[in-house]
Amino acid sequence: MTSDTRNSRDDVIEAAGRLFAEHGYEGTSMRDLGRELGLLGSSLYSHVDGKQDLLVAVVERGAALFTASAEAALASHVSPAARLEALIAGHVDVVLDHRAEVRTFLNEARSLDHRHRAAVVAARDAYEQTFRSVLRDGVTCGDFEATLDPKLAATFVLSILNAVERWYSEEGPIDRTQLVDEIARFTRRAMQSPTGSFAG
Amino acid sequence: MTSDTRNSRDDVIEAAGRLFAEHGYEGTSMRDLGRELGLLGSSLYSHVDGKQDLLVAVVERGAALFTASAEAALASHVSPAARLEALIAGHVDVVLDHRAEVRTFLNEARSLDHRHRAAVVAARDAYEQTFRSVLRDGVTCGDFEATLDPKLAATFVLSILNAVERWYSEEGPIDRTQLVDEIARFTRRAMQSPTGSFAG
DNA sequence: CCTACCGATCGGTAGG
DNA sequence: CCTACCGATCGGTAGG
Repeated sequence: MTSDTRNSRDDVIEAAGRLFAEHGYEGTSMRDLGRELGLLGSSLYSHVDGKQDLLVAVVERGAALFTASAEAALASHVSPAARLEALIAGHVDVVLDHRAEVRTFLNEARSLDHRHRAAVVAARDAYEQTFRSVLRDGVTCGDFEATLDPKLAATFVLSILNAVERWYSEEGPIDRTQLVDEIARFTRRAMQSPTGSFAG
Repeated sequence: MTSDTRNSRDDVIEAAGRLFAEHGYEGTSMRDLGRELGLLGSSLYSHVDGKQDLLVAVVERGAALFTASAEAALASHVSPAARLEALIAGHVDVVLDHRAEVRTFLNEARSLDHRHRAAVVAARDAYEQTFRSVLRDGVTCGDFEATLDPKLAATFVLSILNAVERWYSEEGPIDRTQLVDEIARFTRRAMQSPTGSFAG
């Protein structure tokens, strides 16, 4: 059995993610976090250097999850259309399996110091570049329509994906597979070339 | 000439919107807001009842802007496809002309007390219902494909629209008209029926 | 709109 | 991980 009286640094980071996601970084005090873990606020400083340190740790987890998801999607698929669907499915999985870290990553980066905020922006840019590349390749090979702007289209797809965290409920009317299919279908229709629509 | 030594309640609310949008409600102190207006934090209480009162005022402005935009869009257009484009153009205008209120409306509602948060949720729901109705009418009249789920499609369109605030810059490569056209085009392609694509 | 102030809470430290 | 505490800042008030 695992101990229920001692907290690891990981426990602290995970709880911090939950509170940051729900109340925001500024809306969460070290005493709030201590209470969540059954200890005093001052006791947290044996696990972490400070509050900012916690935000950095949570946000880095979020960034790593998206990066790993994108790499896996590219590794398992070759055609741009298939890669895009894998990117979509991977993104939805990351969002729904790690909601707290994702919410913090997406919404609380402004509370980071300049250096770490720059790192988050860089991670987000790299992830977006993956989407753009896939869309660009799709235009080249004919999966997507020739006039598609890969940059703008990537922004639109990511807008839909990042918003999932805001409205989707696993108890809701559609399950995760349906959600992925609906997003994939919507974006595919928006981007695919007329010929491609008969090839699927 | 307008006075530059006295602030109205409107000035206070507007400045609050800017700071809430940039640093969040919890990340903004009454002293921060006073400094922004050239007075002390304690002096704000002659204009407003308290900090929460300010958030309510800012968020209500955001809600009213979207409501008015939707009404105008429906009043000036009859066909579902035209109404959707008007809704998109109106939404983009609201976001870009009132960025602070919109950001606060979209991102800071969690800091409202239960009653006012419920009012925000209701306003958002009503606004979303407008989109759903238009999409439903579009399916009925043949503007949009028959298998379209108006509920999900409305969520996707609004995801793209609400994200604009996060990435678009008026100094960027595309101007506002192009932005509206690109969003309208992307969503139209995703939703329109094959016959409708030749009727446009 | 300022002066002067309140109690509460903040992030964090020293020492065990 | 707790006790005991620090200076700073918080939202807000009384009185002018």
